[in-house]
Amino acid sequence: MRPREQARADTIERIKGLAREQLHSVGPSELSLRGIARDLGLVSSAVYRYVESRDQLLTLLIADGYDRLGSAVEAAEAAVDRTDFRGRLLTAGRAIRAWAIDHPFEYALLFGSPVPGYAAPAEVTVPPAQRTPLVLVGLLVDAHAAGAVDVDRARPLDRSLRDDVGTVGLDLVLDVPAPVLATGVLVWIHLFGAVSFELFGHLHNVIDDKAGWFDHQLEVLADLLGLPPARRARGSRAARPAR
Amino acid sequence: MRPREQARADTIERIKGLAREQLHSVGPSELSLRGIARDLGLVSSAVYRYVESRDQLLTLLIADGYDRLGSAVEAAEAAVDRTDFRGRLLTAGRAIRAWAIDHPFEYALLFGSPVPGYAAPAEVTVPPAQRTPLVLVGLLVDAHAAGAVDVDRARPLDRSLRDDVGTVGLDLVLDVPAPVLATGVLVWIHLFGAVSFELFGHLHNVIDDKAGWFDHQLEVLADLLGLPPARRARGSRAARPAR
DNA sequence: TGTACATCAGTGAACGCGCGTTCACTGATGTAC
DNA sequence: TGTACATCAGTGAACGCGCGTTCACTGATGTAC
Repeated sequence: MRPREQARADTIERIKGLAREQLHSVGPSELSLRGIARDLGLVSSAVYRYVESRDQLLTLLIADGYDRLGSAVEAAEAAVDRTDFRGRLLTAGRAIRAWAIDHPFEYALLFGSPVPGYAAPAEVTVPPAQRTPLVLVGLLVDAHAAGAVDVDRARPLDRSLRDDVGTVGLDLVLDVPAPVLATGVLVWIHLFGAVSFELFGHLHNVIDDKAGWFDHQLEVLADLLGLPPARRARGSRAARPAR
Repeated sequence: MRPREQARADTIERIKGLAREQLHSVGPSELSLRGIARDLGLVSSAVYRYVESRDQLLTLLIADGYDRLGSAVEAAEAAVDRTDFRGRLLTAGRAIRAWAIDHPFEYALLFGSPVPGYAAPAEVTVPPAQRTPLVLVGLLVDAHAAGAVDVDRARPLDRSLRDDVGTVGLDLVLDVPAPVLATGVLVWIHLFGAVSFELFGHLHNVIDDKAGWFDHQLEVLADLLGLPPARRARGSRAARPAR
């Protein structure tokens, strides 16, 4: 990278960082380019050298956020024994929650209320957004291939849902039965729901041991798939045994 | 109600209505009192006769929203045969989803991202916020009393969670076993998560038959509690049998 | 039943602040011969 | 190796717009005797 290119990339990173900081105190639709320019020590119009508009900056932040979440989850899950499917699910789930707690405002940007009047361009946000669910899909495929999924336990699907879920499976060239894939989608939705519920404050005065509660839910979800009890991998943190 | 009182109450209702309309195009932190005054045909300072500040208006909207959701769910659930526990759960769940779809911006205000720098005063928002979960609790209590809950199916809880959930039970003077109550909380979280997931656009290009998918999830949750198959109540819409 | 007074709704001006975006420009940094 | 030129970063002024909140005020509506 040539020096000018490098400097340019650095400045864009600084802009994104300052924007992320702004999200601590204002909502996504109130991001202030003038504020960023001020923090950067530049005149307001200068930011337009780096960013087309406020909306484009939002798009950048969203794509970035999905990527950061995705790589955190991928890294955590990759460190688990490949045949310990329950452990892989628990670890992935905990990684999502940990990232959300570390980056609550970025999490809210990705999974909270949509910004009125703004729609992220799908081409640029969809691929990074798929990284995290793909970790779950990978786990499911491996577990099913190893016979570690209780196929009979999954509730059968109506026709229209079979088709919907089947399409997802086709796109990804999977040979996981549709009902199992559907349970996987349900698991993914629950992970998202549980993290949002906690982060958005709805667990206040209901449950204090939030980490324990999250783990409990993960175990229930793993049971739902019929994944066998986690094995204790050498050198890794002990996962609590199922039941 | 004396005429002046009445006129005052009417104006407050109009203000709340206009504020709710604003939420279609701007986020909650961008509600404009000046805009409301304009729509009302008043000078900007006049709104302060009715509302202390923008934050207080937000609080009003939130409390109102929980109340409106709560009474929709209560009304729907109350119309179901009291001994049809699965039917009661399905109906309550569908009522939540239906309300959310009819009032997406209000729903986002209640269950979406928190507004940075704003915290709703608990005294005024908590009671209305509890109405919907209390419908679920009531259902659970009745089902357990009737022996319609599969207690052994509920995953046992760790000590700290037993205590957490036990406290909730104590406050409400329930005699439902903690693990069952915990499954109830999980159900409530999943309902919230599933509605948000759909409403916030994360189901796009994954599942088309959104109503069918939501019902499927409700059935899985009912299975998790071990609720017996729904019975066909005379005159009410047929619920699909479980498995 | 009529009058005096209190209450309240709404006015209009002002304070002090913010924003996104465009435009013609200066001056430094890099590139090609 | 040195010079001419192109590229790019950053400037400063301007356009046109928005906001929440306070304050002293007018005038209508209600209340008490």
